[in-house]
Amino acid sequence: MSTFKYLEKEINDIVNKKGYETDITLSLSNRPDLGQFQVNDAMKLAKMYHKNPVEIANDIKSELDNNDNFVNVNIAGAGFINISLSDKALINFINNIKDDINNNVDKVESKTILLDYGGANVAKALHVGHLRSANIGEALNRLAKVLGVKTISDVHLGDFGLQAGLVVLQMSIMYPDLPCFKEGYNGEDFELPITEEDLKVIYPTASSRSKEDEDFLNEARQITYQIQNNHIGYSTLWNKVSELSKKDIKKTYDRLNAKFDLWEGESDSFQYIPEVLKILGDKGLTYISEGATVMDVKEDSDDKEMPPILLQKSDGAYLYATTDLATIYGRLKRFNLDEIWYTTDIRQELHFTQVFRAAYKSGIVNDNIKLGFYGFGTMNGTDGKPFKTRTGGVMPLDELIDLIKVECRKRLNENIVEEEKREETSETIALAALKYADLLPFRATDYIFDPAKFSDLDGKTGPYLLYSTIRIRSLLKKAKQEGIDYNNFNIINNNSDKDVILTLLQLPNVLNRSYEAKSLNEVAEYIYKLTSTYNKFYSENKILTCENKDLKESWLVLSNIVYNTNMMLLDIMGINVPEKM
RNA sequence: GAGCCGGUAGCUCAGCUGGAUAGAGCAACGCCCUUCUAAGGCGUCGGUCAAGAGUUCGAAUCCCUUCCGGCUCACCA
Repeated sequence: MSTFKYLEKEINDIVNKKGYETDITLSLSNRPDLGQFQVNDAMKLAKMYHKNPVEIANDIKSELDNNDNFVNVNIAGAGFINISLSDKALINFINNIKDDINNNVDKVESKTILLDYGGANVAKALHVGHLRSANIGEALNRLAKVLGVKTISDVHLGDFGLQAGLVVLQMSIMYPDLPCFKEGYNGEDFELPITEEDLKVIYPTASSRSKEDEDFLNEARQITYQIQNNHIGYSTLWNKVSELSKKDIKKTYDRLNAKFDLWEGESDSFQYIPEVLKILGDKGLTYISEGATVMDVKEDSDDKEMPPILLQKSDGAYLYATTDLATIYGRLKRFNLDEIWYTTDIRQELHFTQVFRAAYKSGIVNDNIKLGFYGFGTMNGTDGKPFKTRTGGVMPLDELIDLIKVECRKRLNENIVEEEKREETSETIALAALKYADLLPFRATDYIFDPAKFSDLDGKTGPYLLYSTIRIRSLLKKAKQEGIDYNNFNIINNNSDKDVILTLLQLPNVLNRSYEAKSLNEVAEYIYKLTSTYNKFYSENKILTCENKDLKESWLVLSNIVYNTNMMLLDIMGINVPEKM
């Protein structure tokens, strides 16, 4: 248990002992002039027990006064209890986490969660619309692991939709002589005549033609249906295209530091679709409407409209609801899961509501398994209009990264970074700038995509965090070189080191709240706060030249904890740290 | 028409399970490098929390109404 949680529990025990049944909350004070922390529950208790809040507060205070973890307990205003921690308590806290910062983390209930994020479309380049899914999903994955959750991540590629038909059709026009287009083709191997670069042209070409040429579109639909039903020539070609495309997609995800345990896609659910449709049909849940197979997911408690879920088109082809449902079915068949989390654009919320309802209603998912949709805000352009993901002409993700990289390269201190490291360092800093800027806003709020935003390298940015963290590392290294050992924390000297300690105390709450909210913004905010608090301390105190040996040792212990904490938080956000910058 | 999300400093955004004096970064203006990496530190300026009404000891936060913006609502994903 973290020190903060322990202290909160101690106060809670006191309150309970006084006869008040409640769970109090210890929080950082809004009035630092009155105390470090505050408890605001006396007012609530006053209502519950019909007593004077100040009396209750004083009653609690009398016990807190006898506890040597707390000092300067005072009551203010309507019954605010202000509490500060004794230096002894703070020193114990630091010594408790100095060898293992996991002692400053409160694990959550252990379970297994599958995270579905990424969602890149095969045969299309990753573009800026894919940024948030990768960043947020990966960070949630890493956060969950730090908190003791077992996770499985799946990129869930879009490889089963109309784009398959479009690409295959386009290729049949460009390369009509490919064996897979010949009659009597029976699956023999052949060489794909295109490269990853060609692929980036083929889909947009076909996509824009399909918008003007209805026959073309219908033919693509027909081919899509045939691929879904294992037409040997088309399927073989599409699989080859998928493999080629995956290699390209993986490169970009690698740059973003998004690592997936599973590289599956919609098409991997194909094998389960007949089974799923049979289950639904046997239970009498599906029916034909306007030629399509649909299922009602409206519930009696609904007082709003809830459209039925569409499972099979009138032409026989399946839809994303079908593959999503079959994917859930397949996942639960193979893994023992407690939860499945989806991280996509929030505009897909209705779709997932429908899929989840269908899953529960049909018994494909038991009630004790939680399906969670954690959408992120829509990516808008600087004009405020939503970013269209399927119209082509949008900025590829790689291009965006390169753009930021150029800015980072310009600012690189060439006296510090060796020439052969400059390329790699610029890349690492650029990714930090991009990822941090992306994780900083609350998950669900809409998002204005502006390349200039990511090229901002001053202030509350990824580069600031990297720079500061590296500077601490450099300090610690220098201490080692000078043969200075630091093992114990003994002295709190002034407000600037105390502020660092008080900030460290808050870490476990930040992690748990972020986990609850499925948003990294609080972690991002917190690492900035910790870093800037430390930087103030750093600028005010010359650590290595400090003449008081105990103080120097204490300061180095503290610096080491901040360094390790920063490294942990950066890792949660999927941000790598260069050697020097 | 129905539903969802949003409107907080010039800009970008936190804060929203009700708590004391609403925060951060950027931008603007000043100050601090012979000394552990100045991509740093310190300071100043900046607000009728869209509007109105309500709930109560207390509202940016909860309820209602209105205005403004965005999104979604069966054969794309």
